[in-house]
Amino acid sequence: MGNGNQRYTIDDVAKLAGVSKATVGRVIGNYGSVSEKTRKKVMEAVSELDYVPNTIAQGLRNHSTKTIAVVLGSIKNNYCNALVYAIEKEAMKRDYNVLICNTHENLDKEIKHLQTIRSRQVDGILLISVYTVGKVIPDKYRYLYDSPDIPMIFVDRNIIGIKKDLIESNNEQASYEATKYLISLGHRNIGVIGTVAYSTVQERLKGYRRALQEAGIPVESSMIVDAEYSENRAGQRLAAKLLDEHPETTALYVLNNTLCGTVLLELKRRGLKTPDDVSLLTWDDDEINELFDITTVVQKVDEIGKKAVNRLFELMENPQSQVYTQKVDAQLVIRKSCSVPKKHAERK
Amino acid sequence: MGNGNQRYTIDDVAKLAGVSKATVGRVIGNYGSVSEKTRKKVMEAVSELDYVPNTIAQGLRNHSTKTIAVVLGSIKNNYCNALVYAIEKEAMKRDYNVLICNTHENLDKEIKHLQTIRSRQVDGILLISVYTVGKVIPDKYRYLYDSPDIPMIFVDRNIIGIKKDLIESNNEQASYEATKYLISLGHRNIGVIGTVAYSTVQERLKGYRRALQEAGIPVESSMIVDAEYSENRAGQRLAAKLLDEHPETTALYVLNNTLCGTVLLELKRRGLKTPDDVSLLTWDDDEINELFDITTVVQKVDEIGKKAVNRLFELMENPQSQVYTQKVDAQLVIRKSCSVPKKHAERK
DNA sequence: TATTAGATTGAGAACGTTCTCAACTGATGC
DNA sequence: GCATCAGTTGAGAACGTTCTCAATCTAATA
Repeated sequence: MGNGNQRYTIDDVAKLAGVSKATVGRVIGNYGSVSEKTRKKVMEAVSELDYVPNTIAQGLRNHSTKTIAVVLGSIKNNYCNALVYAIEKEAMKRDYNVLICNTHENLDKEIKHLQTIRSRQVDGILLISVYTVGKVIPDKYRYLYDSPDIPMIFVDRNIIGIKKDLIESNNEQASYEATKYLISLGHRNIGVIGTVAYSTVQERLKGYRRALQEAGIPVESSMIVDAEYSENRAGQRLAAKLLDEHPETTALYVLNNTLCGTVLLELKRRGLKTPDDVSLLTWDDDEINELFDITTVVQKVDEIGKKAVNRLFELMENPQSQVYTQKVDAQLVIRKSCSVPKKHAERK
Repeated sequence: MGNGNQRYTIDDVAKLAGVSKATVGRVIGNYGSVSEKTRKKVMEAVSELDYVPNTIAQGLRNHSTKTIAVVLGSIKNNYCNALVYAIEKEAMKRDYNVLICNTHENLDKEIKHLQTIRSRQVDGILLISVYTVGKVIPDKYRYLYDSPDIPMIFVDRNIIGIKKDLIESNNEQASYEATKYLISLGHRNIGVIGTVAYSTVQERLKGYRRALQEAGIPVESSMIVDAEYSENRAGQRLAAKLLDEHPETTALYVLNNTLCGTVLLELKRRGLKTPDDVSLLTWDDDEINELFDITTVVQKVDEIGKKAVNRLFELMENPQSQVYTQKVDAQLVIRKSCSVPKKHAERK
């Protein structure tokens, strides 16, 4: 009686059932034709031994490991882990497992990971790349990004110059609408805080500019302040900078969720309340946002994850498939951190 | 010139170098003896083709997949993703990759995952089990938990009745100290909110009781309220219950971080401020805790992750190794959410 | 009864690696 | 000149699966 303690092989099953391993293969693989009597014998042997095929051996033979890899900055990031959650859920439906690779937003680590997971023969890769706008991939490693032998899809972040499928939020449009919302409340001096190097943030900035221009408000570049990814409490420093250098600021528009927490800290330090003293609008939902009633552009992370996995499987089936970008609508969730600007209201 | 587009095999390298694959194996595996001349030829062929061994084939041959699996409730949980972060970092140092399995705190999914990762021949398993105190593992699946063929370690949560290594915080002691701290401030009516079914929470409750008893304060069982894992906003409901049924409550002690956010929400709803109206002490650090200046028992997640991986590798090398439990100190980080109770202060 | 189509079955190759074993090479000592 | 030895090398088995191909069996037909 098998209790899982030993790992049995297909040969053990064959011997116990008194057939060849080819026949066992037919029964468990459910192909070819097997007589009812034999099938039953085999099934009994299988459950007797608790036999489960060795996925590694299958992988070698089938050139498929039933594994997808997710390469991302850090699983500690809320957006990322929500994405991985959705991805893993979707992958499991197809009996796939998910390998996690943190790059710590570091180019070398991203490359290292991409190399390892290649040699591991993963069936597909979902990449939230650290390659930011302006950075160039060394020729030596370019194959990691553009070779077609392993299906790969970019999620959330694009790499300019590499033609791959991309799944992302409709950053430009959602940002345009968020900005328009602020403008509609009466804000004309909207300070922007974000990590500009990310392709997503660039898109969000485009939307911001479009909304301002449409409203006839000049875009003041010194009101857009840039954060480095690695900087600790960047949000705090930048909010301070913005509020010091531009006391006319009536609204803060934060383009990365990671920055928002310490922006709040700075507001608290200055005794500024939202929305009375300053309006606040940020990207990506979070428990904090709910608790603080912060108006937020919420990305549909579940949908992005689901779409990414679906597309990856399409690509695995048909690698020649035409490259394209899918945009998922992000939604402005209005809470209570934005209102008519005080100065504006007074002026009236 | 290899550009990674094709996957070359050891035979390709052998052919190019004009030697046998055995010799190539000797060179890249760095064993046996090879003449300098041959070694050079092989090295050249390797880099010419950008040859990287197929990990799957190695896995089949070596009975080692260079993979560990982490089975946990949900990667969206802050404690869990911080743990996975630490685990992955540590695993990478040893050229191991990490498979993520979310159980959604669901028994069936945990079993399903354990089965799959077994057939995948992972080299080791780190399990944050959903098996809570009182639940019994069906005999049929017991082998998934106690069979010695794959090294497995429990992290954070113990399963009573299964003898496995366990890495956890010193829950009882840290909780004892946290409670003592509240008592030292003058609190005698400390309401406790937690998901009692978890082994960790049970330990924390023990520490709480010990501190009360030591101070001669009777333990009022109706001041300990229990949350179900799956309940939405359980923290809010339970805080409300506690404050309604026990208006004498001067401090809330929250044993699970997941509950704390909505506890805050309820305090906000009632217009209660910490620490003036009520003191608040919680487990597990979080950006919220920092922002709200909440006094917190902080677990050393990095250390737990590191210890877990180290121990797992020990076990992989020596499966007979004696089972034992490692406790990692959790630390009380005092911020500003606890003070002398108002009523108490007034009474004086 | 002989023939044949179709159903059923097993032997064995292949996937890409590691590593044992045996064989070969030169050089040294007698 | 021959035996010995260390250093070097290659053939091929093994890991556990899938699946092709050919062989065997069954039953139905002429």
